[in-house]
Amino acid sequence: MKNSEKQYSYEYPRPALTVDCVVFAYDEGELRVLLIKRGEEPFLGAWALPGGFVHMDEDLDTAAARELEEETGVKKVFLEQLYTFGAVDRDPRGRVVTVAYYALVKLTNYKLHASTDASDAAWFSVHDLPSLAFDHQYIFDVAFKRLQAKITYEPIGFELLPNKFTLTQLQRLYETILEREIDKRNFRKRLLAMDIVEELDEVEQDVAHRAARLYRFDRSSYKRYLKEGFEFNL
Amino acid sequence: MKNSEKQYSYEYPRPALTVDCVVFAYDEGELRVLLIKRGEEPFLGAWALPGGFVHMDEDLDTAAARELEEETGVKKVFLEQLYTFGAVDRDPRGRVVTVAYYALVKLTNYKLHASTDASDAAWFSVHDLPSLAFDHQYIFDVAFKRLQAKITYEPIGFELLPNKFTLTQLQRLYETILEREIDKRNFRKRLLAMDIVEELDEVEQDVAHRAARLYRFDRSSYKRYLKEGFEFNL
DNA sequence: CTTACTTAGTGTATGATATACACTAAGTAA
DNA sequence: TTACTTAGTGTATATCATACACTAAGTAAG
Repeated sequence: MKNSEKQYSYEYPRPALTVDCVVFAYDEGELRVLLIKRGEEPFLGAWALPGGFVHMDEDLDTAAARELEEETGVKKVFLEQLYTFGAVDRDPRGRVVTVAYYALVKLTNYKLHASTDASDAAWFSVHDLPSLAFDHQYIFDVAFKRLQAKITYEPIGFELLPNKFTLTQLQRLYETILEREIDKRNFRKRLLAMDIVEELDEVEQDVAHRAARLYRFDRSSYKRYLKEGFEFNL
Repeated sequence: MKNSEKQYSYEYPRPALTVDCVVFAYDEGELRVLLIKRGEEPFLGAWALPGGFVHMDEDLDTAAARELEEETGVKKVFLEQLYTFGAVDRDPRGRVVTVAYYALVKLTNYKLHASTDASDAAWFSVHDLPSLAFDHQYIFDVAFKRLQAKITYEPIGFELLPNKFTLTQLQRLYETILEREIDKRNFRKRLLAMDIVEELDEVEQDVAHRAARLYRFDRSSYKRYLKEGFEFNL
């Protein structure tokens, strides 16, 4: 039964397979998500996660990266598989299974791009999302929870900041994502104890007060840190 | 481009979509996985994860549960989505994307079943796996790492034990999965501090030494524990 | 019935880590 | 020169993790 089924299943009807991306960016104390406005039915005019069909000759990761670039101009960013959503009725047009990804982008690199290249793309605060097409609100919820969990045990927060950042910026990022305040001295103590950020001989520019020192995430130090059996934890 | 593509993509060729299950069980100090012997090409005679095609009218979770029951007789068990594997060349017959799940079963309930109902199914020690079909070894590796990680922060270990168990059995389970020894007193201290297991008025039977007290995982206490803001941690 | 054997069951002291908390330093702007 | 804003720093205390060893209870064999 099971084996014969397997043999002939290639002629069975197949669900359509898509990828969708929850793209996060951090902008001055706010966490944002990139959405595109739908140009057709169903959900014409509604906002949706960028995404599209998986081609026969590309991996899932490749498909997600391609769709993201085609629809929003965003490329070469942190992109990780989130979960696969396959409820039978999630798309009114028929059976569509979607492999969802989440991406973290440095907004400085894409602020212009998203608004020029794709006039139907826009950044929304995660606390002020419009009504979303399909089950995209649910996908977003899963992505946001994953981000909150993962930022505490993997150094992915750096993906949302410029290469050079101040410790206060990093702390604000954590406070924004985790939605709670963090003690300044304890935060810095824990971060510096890991020895995975490099202190630069530079300070921030154009601020109307004492300028803060800039730091850079040091990926090779992080790998060494992991090898020694420690784990990232903030 | 992107939108028009979406509109017409339903006529594009579609990857086949399957589910595969990594089924774990714990048997007297050994962690085991349930495999089935393939009855056709490719990989005829090789061992593989149980799985099969997703039907058009069933959710992914449903498909995984159905395939598991059809191929191995295992049903109503802990079953959770693991990851979706979609490398272009992972199946020599063509493009097949698989949504992998992992399951945790109480072996006592299925020991007979798997060997009678499906003569091509067998339990293997995770440390002595045969060569697996397709990319199933890789899928297994991902599943095992997930299990190791998740057992420390979610109370899923209980899914692998009988409803009534001794604290030593639970400790051995953790030692087996995490592949390291754990201090007896500290383990019990941490576990009991969470107040999520119920001490029963029963002891184990038919042992040639002092009988250990039996306990039961108390799911409602666990939920209360979570609501109070604590987190499972062993 | 006594002894040997096996596993159950328990507490404490020490070190490590997390937390709570407040002032001085440096720069800009008026 | 003064007011304002943010940067940058240390310590004391509480909490938690770890290391560690003996007595209790039952079975089995002589």
